[in-house]
Amino acid sequence: MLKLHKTAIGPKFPDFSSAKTPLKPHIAPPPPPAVAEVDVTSITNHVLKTNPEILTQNLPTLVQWTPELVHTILKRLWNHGPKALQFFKALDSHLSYTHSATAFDHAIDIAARMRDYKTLWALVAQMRTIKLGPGPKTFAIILERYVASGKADKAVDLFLSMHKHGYPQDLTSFNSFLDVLCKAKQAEIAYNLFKVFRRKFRVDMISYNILANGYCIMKRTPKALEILKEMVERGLEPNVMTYNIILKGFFRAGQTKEAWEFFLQMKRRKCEIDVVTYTTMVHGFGVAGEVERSRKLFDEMVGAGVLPSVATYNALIQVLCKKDNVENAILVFDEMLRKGYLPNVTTYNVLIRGLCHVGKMDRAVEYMDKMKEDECEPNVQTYNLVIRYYCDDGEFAKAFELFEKMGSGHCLPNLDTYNILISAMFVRKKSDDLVVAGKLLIEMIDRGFLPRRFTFNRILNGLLLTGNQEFAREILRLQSGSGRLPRHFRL
DNA sequence: CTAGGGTTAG
Repeated sequence: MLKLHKTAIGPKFPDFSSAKTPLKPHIAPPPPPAVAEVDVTSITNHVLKTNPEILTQNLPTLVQWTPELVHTILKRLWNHGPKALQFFKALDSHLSYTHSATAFDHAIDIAARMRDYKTLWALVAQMRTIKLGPGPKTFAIILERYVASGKADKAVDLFLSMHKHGYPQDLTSFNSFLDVLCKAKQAEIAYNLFKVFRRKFRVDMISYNILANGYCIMKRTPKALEILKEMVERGLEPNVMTYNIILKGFFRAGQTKEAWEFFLQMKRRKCEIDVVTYTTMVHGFGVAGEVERSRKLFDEMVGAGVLPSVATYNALIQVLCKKDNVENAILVFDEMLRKGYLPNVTTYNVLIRGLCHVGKMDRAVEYMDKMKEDECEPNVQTYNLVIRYYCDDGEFAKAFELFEKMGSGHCLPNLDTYNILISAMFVRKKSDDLVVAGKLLIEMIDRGFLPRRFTFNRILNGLLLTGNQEFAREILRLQSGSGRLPRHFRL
């Protein structure tokens, strides 16, 4: 496999071992998936269609449970939170198998995502009882979920009280928390925290990079540069990542001119320029509409001794899809295969989106089938985007065909899937469609997704206007009578 | 689960 890659790329650039470029074993295909693969799907389906009480009885003896298997199943049930937790609880009574700390973390993550904080803390307590944790990972998950659901202040409180749970805060956990805040566009909160604790945790370059990135995410490159200035003044040297963060920041803020200047300066100052730098450039200029410049940079990097990665190809393919021509994108896709790269889900999604966008739905679906014979399966994003385009085209039957496929397979629909389909049910202004929308609404709640009030009202109004008073009342009961909402939606 | 590059709509 290594050899194949070398000959494909040429011996001039032997340093690809560090690149995160998976090689495509064109000649020797990978071994087929293990038998366990089959089991996972059938177990998942069993869990999905069995009542909780019965599940508790028959699940423990169904197969030989291992932490890995449980982990896989929980991942599959990620978009069906209540079922995932039922599954988790059903194994509690098992005689020989006990959940691993990872499984607990996973379950806690699922409960947190459903904002079922009661279950969340019950799981934490259970973890503590059997002395499995909670560990730093557990806290990281809870902090992230709190921040993600707009409770940054609660997260800060929790972080500051972590030591009471026996987990000393260190630089690592501090940085990771700063990152969580920054990624949730709470750079200001992160920076305030940083200012208070910079001495206590002896903040490092990584802390500064995280903050700079946080401001870049908010398109505040001047503030990011300020942060870095402060870093240098305190005697910490920036590295490639620092520069890449700023470069990306310029593009994000639409400052392509500045990005170009910055890139030139990196070259002039002989800073290290790596594959991420180039990928950022190819993508940045491409989406800004400068396709030629984007291509030039792509060609330039090879001459500069920097190998493109799959991400670099993905960037170029996306650029060609969006600003040039899908057929040119396919040429690049083929080229990447010839060179021995293994396309990933993103590669396919970008290409499939490009095809859908120009109305070539059939070819899009062809690629969707093709990815299965490759090493990647279509994911929720793949399904969602094709479903979305089918709906845009008014091909509701085809959209629902894919939706059904998801429900039965190993890729359960998520919140976006439901929203896409529900929205689509309003375009024809047909009574039947609104009933379907109502059923989707009920299903999504059942699966642990909380629809927006807007969605509720929209469906209610639709049903009332089309003479579905009976069904509307049912939905209304679901919304107002919190007693009828699943447990995890109650206060 | 300690930082940076590809997917989400015009």
